[in-house]
Amino acid sequence: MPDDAAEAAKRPHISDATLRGLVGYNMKRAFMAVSADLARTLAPFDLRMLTFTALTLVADNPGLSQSQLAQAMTVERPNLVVIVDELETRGLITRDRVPTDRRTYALRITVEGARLLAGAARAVGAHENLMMGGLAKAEEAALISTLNRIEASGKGRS
Amino acid sequence: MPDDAAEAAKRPHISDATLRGLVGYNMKRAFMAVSADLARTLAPFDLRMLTFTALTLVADNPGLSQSQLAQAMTVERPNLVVIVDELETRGLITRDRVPTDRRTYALRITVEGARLLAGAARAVGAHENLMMGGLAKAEEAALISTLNRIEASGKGRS
DNA sequence: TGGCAACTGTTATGAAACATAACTATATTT
DNA sequence: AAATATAGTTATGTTTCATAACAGTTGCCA
Repeated sequence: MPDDAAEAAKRPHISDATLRGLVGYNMKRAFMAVSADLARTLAPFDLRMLTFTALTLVADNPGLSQSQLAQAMTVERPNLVVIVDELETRGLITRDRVPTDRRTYALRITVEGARLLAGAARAVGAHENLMMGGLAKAEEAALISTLNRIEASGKGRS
Repeated sequence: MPDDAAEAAKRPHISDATLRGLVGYNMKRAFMAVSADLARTLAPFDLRMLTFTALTLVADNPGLSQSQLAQAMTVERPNLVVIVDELETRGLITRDRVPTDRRTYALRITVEGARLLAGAARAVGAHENLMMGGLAKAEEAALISTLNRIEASGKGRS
């Protein structure tokens, strides 16, 4: 079929209609857009998505261990070490020894960490308002509810 | 505050309530679940998410160039080379020279590629039915519509 | 017509996220 | 006390994604 060669030269726009029929493809495309904008939002704070998530979870769950944090973030423990290392080196969290179990560290946010997180959280809120600004309150609630159902569907099939 | 140490020992479950208030966080969690199940679905065909996407786009847009495919997949051209290399080496697609522009390759799916894709697409359909099975038709349509609006919000802010 | 700019595909390289195996230190179980 | 399990760590490798630089080709335009 050398006829396709003609249409290859200047195909106006390629079609992803087949993939658009898959919910997962639309999820990926939307998440990529949100993810890219979130990265730009966090850059001024020297945070990435993972470090922002870790910082928030430490702030909300003072004293949790690295294993607990790793499980909450669905990250393997070895990979969490570098994240915690970075946050501790920057003075945003502390690794405190636990007397009752000297294997574990109790992670806590510092005053400086809380201050940085407050600013970052405000910026992330603004980012969400921009990305989801077109959605009605009810539509956003329905979206989250549907996403949670999908997430639960996957948990049964690990 | 050495009091936190006590609760650190056996915190029953850590809370991600703050993050759950962010749409993006729920999107990531749901997408991770779908993505993991999709990877398991494609494994028997020796395909990953990216190679399945590329194969589908080549099948639907015969003769497209690597640049066009890269743009459609939101992948940088250097990274697409390895994907196309793999598909071509496996005999699933062909790289044909275009006489009118000898810089570009026209990508086309082979008979064997189409046969593999047919099986994979059927499996992906079953995977979608399982993951989205709990959703009503209207709910699924609303989800896709909302996701597309979010995706469009991001495109204005690159 | 000749030369400069732009584009296609490619190589090399590095960063980031994620996974596994193996180790040390401590705790738990038996 | 010995065997087993757990927390954190190190080392290592894979995958995805980004950037710079290059050769070959095309298009522009002066």
